[in-house]
Amino acid sequence: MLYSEDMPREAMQREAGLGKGRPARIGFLLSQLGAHATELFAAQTKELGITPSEAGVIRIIGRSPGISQRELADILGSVQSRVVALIDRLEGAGLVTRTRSSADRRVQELRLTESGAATLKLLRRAAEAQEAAIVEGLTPQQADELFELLSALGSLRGLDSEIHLGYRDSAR
Amino acid sequence: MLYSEDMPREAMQREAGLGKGRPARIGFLLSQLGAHATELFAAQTKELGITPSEAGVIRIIGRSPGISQRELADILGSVQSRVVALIDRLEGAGLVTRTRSSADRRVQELRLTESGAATLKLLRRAAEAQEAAIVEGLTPQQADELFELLSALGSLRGLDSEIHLGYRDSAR
DNA sequence: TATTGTTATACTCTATAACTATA
DNA sequence: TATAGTTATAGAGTATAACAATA
Repeated sequence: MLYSEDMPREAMQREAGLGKGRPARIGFLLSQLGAHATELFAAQTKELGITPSEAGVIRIIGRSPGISQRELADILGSVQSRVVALIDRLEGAGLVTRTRSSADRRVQELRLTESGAATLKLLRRAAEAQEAAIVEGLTPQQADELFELLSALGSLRGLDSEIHLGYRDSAR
Repeated sequence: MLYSEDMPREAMQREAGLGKGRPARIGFLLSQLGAHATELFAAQTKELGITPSEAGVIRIIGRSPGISQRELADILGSVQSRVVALIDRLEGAGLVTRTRSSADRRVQELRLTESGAATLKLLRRAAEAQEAAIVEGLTPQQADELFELLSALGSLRGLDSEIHLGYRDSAR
């Protein structure tokens, strides 16, 4: 639940001093729709037997075969011990392999198995299906417009266009 | 992390079969921006010494003084034991009171203390400030447009315009 | 000494189930 | 019997700190 789930529209409008016909609810809508999109995607990864976090790891490894656990932790904005647990799980599920680097034997090189690569394909297909479901009901022009506005907002906020760090506990 | 944090734009575009100049990234952007909005709000509630969940509870009680814990649980889509913990915390912080109902002595009637009502005001002010921060950089026309498009999406998805259920574990 | 990875541990959030008091 | 609330407990997720192997 978030910050305006129960606030009457009139009250927000009045208190925000907007009164121009648009209530102060963009933040709320973003938060609500974002959570919804996140849940939809989570439901899809669940069918593949993985969590959204694990899906993110699979994509990163798919893009950078041989990446080390340390590098992965940096990209995720997480700690090494968390990565150990994530990879333990994915290795156990037969989706990822660990190989000691011959150049530096401290390093574990991460790669997708054949099954992991197949899962990555399914993840991409799921993302496409979700995109279609989200814009369903909007005209193509509206969808383009929405995309432009959200992109602009993202750039303004300084968010990386490729990386989504997710919902951190530290923020709560 | 979510479903396209590392997927190259070209790949998504190609695989989604869009190819009309717009990559299939609205779902990702919504999720990313939603998480960002959520984090910003969480940082603000933290300064008030409460979590976003507790902020939601304060708003609901402020809107419905005398509400029971059972009713609150229903609104939150949560269970009674969770509400017990939430109210324990807010009561301990002096923001909420429990009073046994004289009509049905099983029921605890929840109300904001003076301090709780003050916190609610601060929460509303924080929401206004965040709204301003979010649309900062957009023209008023763009902000209006964005609001309309997000509202349309919300109606389409059948989301309640007043209630945001948040990020459930069940979805992960 | 510094770094990669691992293990042990603890804390937060939230759910389930058993229980108490009241209806 | 049914319901409101409470307590006990457990699981998931993630963080910190100590440690081992390697550089």
